[in-house]
Amino acid sequence: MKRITMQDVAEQAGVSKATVSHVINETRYVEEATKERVQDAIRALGYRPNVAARSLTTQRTRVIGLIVSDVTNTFFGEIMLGVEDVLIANGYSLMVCNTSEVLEREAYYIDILLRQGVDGIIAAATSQNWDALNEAAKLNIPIVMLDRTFDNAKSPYVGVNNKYGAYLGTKHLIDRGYREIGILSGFQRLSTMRERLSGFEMALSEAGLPLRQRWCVDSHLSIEDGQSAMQALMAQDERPQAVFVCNNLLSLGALMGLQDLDLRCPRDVAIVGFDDHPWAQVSSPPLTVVRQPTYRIGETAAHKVLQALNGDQDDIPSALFNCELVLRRST
Amino acid sequence: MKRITMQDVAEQAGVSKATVSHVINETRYVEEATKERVQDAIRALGYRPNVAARSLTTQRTRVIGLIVSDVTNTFFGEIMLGVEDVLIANGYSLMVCNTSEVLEREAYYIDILLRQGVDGIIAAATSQNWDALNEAAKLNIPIVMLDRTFDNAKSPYVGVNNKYGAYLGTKHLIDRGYREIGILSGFQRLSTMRERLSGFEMALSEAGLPLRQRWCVDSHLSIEDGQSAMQALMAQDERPQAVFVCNNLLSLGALMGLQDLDLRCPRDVAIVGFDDHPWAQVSSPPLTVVRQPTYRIGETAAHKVLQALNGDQDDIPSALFNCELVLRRST
DNA sequence: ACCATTCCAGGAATCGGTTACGCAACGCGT
DNA sequence: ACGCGTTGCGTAACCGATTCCTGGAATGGT
Repeated sequence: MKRITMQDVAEQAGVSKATVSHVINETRYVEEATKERVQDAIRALGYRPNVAARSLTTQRTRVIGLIVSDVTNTFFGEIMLGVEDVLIANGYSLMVCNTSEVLEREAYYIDILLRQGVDGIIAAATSQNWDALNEAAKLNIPIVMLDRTFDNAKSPYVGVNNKYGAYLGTKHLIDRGYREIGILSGFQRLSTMRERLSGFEMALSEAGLPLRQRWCVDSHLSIEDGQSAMQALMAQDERPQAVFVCNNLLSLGALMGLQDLDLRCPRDVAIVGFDDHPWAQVSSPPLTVVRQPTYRIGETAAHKVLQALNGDQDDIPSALFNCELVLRRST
Repeated sequence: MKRITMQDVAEQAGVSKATVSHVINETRYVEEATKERVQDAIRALGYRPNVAARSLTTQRTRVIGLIVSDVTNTFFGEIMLGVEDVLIANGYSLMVCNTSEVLEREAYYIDILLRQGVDGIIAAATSQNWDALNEAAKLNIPIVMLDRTFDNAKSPYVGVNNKYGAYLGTKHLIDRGYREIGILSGFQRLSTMRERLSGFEMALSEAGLPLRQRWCVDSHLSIEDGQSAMQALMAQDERPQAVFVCNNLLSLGALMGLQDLDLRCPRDVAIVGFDDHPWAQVSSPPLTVVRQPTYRIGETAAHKVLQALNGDQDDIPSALFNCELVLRRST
């Protein structure tokens, strides 16, 4: 079936393409009667504008690229939801890319997004510097950093106060009487993880507790890695009494690791996780966690790109949300 | 900064636009020396083709729309992953839409996807008939139904044998000695849910067990609804000894509902869930579930759209995977 | 009645690619 | 030396919108 173009609508309504365009976009005054003839023609023909043609002239696609590192993680799922709701409400669409924390894949996706001509990029970057995003920056495409950022990032960042969050979680352990506390952390190349480690250290030193390197484990960000890391941690002859876990996948892995070793939480070891998860309420035991406002982070990130696109402000400020300690039974 | 176009590359290499295009797409023979000059120019200028312009002439965008009902659900997350991996490997990109099971939103998104000119659509449709997808079908855009389908659907469907899966789960309960079995199901407008209910019924009738309507609860597909539905189910004076739960969100809700009522699983009531979930291994108790091969479903769906686009076959067959019973401790 | 505005709308160039068509140059056989 | 087939590449039309420039008709003022 032949596609219906603006020309068809114009003929049907007895006007020129220009007029049709102006009716659709409300870009200049059109007499009421004419406008209605055009709108009737649009309806009658079932006309649907071709965005490729439009973006060719306007040089804008009204598409935003979203780069996340793990679409299967509910954490990013909720962020996507927030981003999408805001974008759709503003007439934008979303192109989602999943990097699985692989650097090459991130660079590859950025190239794809630029070819697609996205108007902006929201990225939970896995890279640790500006290299991958540089091309986009050079093209003056607004970028919003999500969840992670890096030193000298020239773009606004939307996330939480990770240091404080980790401090909160660790302090809670200390307040509960635990003295021998370890940490299960992820890629130190991610700012998020570095900040959480530093919050952990802050809480320990504030309480005058020593930082035991052997209880500080750095693992990959996956369930399996969390599982084996936890096993390794608990296989030592001197075990921590409590562990602060820096991410929800790691928390799940940690619980599984304990299960494998037949250790009970919190009897044998207490756990505080970072990131809440619906299932954390029914896990064995229900997990005490530091919760981030994921949906709002997504919304906010989307708002920031839109702001940048509207040029309301030259310099979009970053947004840092606060974390919240959710007490459950693992501590 | 001025965008670099094919014309710029052509001038730099001392050839015509046509030649540049042919070098890029390998659409006609170009002498080795010329080809290299062009490629050098592309590299030197950092040229990146403009997909909007390209799709304007080719009438293809190399973008596929993916409609899911809940991006925060790991089930769909894994499907997305499968879809994305296949599409990217074939030079396609993904546009993701989340309907939250809202019919209007689905129709709205389909319209958006069509304006974007996507080449194909993969949809976990929330609608129960062809209405919403009809426009797409009329435009000859290949559609692949995911997870759900409906009667008279003209498109291939990728999913699992839900009836058999539910039968398997229910039969397991019966084999374990449970006789009073209820079911916690979702929207009956979804084929998936109807099939699961029917598999449940089949297992009961095969075992000569009665179907008790009061133990058949139909709820919305959310954690909260699962929670209250489970509470309602267990608040009856005559309670089932076991419940088959038709979806992972409902399973989580069910566990929460039991927790609220201070009931223990499987002592007070056994549970078999549909859909596995990483956290189901550490829940209290670890859940026995019917597992679907989510990633493969996604991959397969993507392959089917690509097949349709390549016109390899006129009629793409549906693909039904088998479910697998994963025994854990809730039964 | 005539000129100056104002009101509406059309014509045509343009965005950045793809591709049908055509042409020049070259080699080869006779 | 001529004709013919082949090789390699350029010219220009076209995809479907947006938008600048322009112009005719209607209105109003004197």
